[in-house]
Amino acid sequence: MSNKSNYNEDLFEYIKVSEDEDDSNAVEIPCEHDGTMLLSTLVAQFPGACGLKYRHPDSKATRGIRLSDGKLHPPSDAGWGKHLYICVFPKENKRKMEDVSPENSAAKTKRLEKKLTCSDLICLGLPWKTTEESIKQYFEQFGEVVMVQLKRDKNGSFKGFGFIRFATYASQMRALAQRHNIDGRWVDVRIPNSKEGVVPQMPCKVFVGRCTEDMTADDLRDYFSRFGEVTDVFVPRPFRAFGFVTFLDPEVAQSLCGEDHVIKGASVSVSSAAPKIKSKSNPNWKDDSYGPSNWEGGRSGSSGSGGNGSNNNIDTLNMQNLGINPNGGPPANFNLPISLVAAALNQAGWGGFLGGPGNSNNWQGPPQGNSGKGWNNNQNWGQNGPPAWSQSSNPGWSGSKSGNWNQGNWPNGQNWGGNGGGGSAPSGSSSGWNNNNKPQT
DNA sequence: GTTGAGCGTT
Repeated sequence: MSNKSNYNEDLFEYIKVSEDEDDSNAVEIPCEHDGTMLLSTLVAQFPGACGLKYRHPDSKATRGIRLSDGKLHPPSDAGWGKHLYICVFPKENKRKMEDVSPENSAAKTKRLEKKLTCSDLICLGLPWKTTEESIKQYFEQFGEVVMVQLKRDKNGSFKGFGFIRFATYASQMRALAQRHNIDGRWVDVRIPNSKEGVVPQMPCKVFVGRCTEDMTADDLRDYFSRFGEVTDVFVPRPFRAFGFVTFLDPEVAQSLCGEDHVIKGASVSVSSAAPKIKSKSNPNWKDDSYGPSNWEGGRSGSSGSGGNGSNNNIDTLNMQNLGINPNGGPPANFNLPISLVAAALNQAGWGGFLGGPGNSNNWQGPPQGNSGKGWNNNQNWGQNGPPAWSQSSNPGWSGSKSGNWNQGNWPNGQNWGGNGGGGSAPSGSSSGWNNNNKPQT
């Protein structure tokens, strides 16, 4: 923006951003070459942030920074100037003074992360041959594993389940966000019942209305990734003029609701996906309540998004998976719990299919974007989803049964994508995932 | 020796 003569001398212009007006906590954040700052860049430093403001030296009032298309625009043609910019967080993000406090912000964040995030996770349906070592090795692909407990009876024989704990919330979320095939068995990883708290459910998924037919899932992902890590995108096919984008961080999702965005030259409306959670006693959600017309966002999505009741299982299923995502996010320093949401998701037997491999149109490799935020650098999956099963080479994939990702062997014998299902998860019984673990024994 | 929904001190 504008003509800053020395603008290109440095690689990036940095502006000071703080969580509050105490600039001792400030972080210098790089702008883009056009003078804007990507919201995603900001979020990388201040997870959950949804904007910027600064105190105007004359008026003494705080002024908001313009945000459009994921870019924060400098307050004037003169650029960002020397102001201290202050992060704006969603109101619901109860980032109060006691949370921001005097002490080192980073340290604080760490502490918060620890407190809010990591929970033991129960692993159900482990292969009999599982050992502490093997299970640890398997889950280390999601991050550091700090605890493994396999449950055994008095005789010492393995009971088929156990608990693990990750070092970081991000790792935990990664593990919760997908299903796990270990030695040909679908292993359920969930927040233990004992850890469920009463938690506000925070949808990670947004409804994107007024999509045009040329908008692919990739397009939506590419676009929305600037706001935060996108864990899933769903675009119904045949074309239905809407889509869903799921973020790892529910705050990001929330912050986008109500906004219009321009993608591929068309204005789309982002609104709350607002899925209704059905109790687990009633697994038949797909028969009611879902589909655009039942979404808060459906209305604004208006033309073209009217749900035709007949084909709503796609949306429905995806919703169950992702609408209420294992809430989570980047090393979180927002006040959100994980338990219920993730638990709800997992307990429906869905474990989330974010990592849906193979021909799923949901999986596009690890979250893109710069920093590799939240994803370990060491054991990524590359562009093709989870590691191919191999008898020997892949940690955690030892053993020998069928049902590996590459073969597309989903529990119900239904594959994702490729069949007009729009890449949806297998339909059918929502409890179907767990009941088809046959390979073993 | 077997098994396959569940919820943790051993």
